Amino acid sequence: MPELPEVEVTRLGIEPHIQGRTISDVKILDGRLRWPVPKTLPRLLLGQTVLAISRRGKYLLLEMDTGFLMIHLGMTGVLRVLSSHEKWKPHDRVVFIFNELSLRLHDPRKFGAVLWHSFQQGPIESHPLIQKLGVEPFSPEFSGSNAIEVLYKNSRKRSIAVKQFLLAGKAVVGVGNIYCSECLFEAGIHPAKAAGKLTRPQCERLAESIRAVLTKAIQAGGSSLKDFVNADGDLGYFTMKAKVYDRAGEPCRACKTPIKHLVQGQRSSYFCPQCQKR
DNA sequence: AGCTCAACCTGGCTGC
DNA sequence: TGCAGCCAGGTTGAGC
Repeated sequence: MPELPEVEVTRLGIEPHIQGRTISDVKILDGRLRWPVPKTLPRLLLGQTVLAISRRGKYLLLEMDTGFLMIHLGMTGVLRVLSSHEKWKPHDRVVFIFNELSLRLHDPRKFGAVLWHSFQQGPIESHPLIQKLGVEPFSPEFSGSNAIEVLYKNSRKRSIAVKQFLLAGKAVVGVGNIYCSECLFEAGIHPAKAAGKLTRPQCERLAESIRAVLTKAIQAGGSSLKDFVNADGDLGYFTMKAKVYDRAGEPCRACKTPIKHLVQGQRSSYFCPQCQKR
């Protein structure tokens, strides 16, 4: 389920139930995720308290007594808070138990990750996976003229398509495949346009679109937060009506021109050939 | 350094 | 109905 909005909604959903609670056990049901889940995790985490839950890019960061528990949901990961009496289900991979409550990572495709970064290893920002991330879309570094410069400067001399440039997350994080198409549509920019050819005004429109689309998605997901505990279905995804994503052949909601599909970097892109210019 | 692409893994859908 | 083939929200790392 996870692009940045879904990860943020997950953070908001688990925080009130998990923050301040102490781990009584950890079950690694299948540790073969993106990277092996550290076998030492159960022993390491026993008795540790969740001090805070933050997010960097699509990583959830659970600050514990002696370090950070890093959780990435990959393509199909879902984190839920459930009663510890609930039986594991197929594709449940790791369960963090807080006495009567459990935090369960369900991830059919196993592209997710559960990693440990101790304080001794340095600040979390120095972690190799975190260090290379672009700026946060809702941070001061990505507001106003800062955002324009982030997009403009990072894209100079880049021949890569703007779609792939954004998806790479080296300039700004959190724009996944679905919202990337949506953002480019909102900004009126063709996904195949070379990143290096973006003008400053286009960078400005793009920055605005990114903030707006992600904000709207978080709000849409947030509306289902009350159901977070013991929720059965997917939370807050696709409650937002896509303008272009997965709408190939259907009329553009703005101009009625049929939406086009395109594969870029092994990923699907959707755009309106009339509204979006190179 | 930047670009492309295979790979990781499983399930669901389409079409023969 | 069965099965092969293709597709899927992410990201790394190899090779050029």
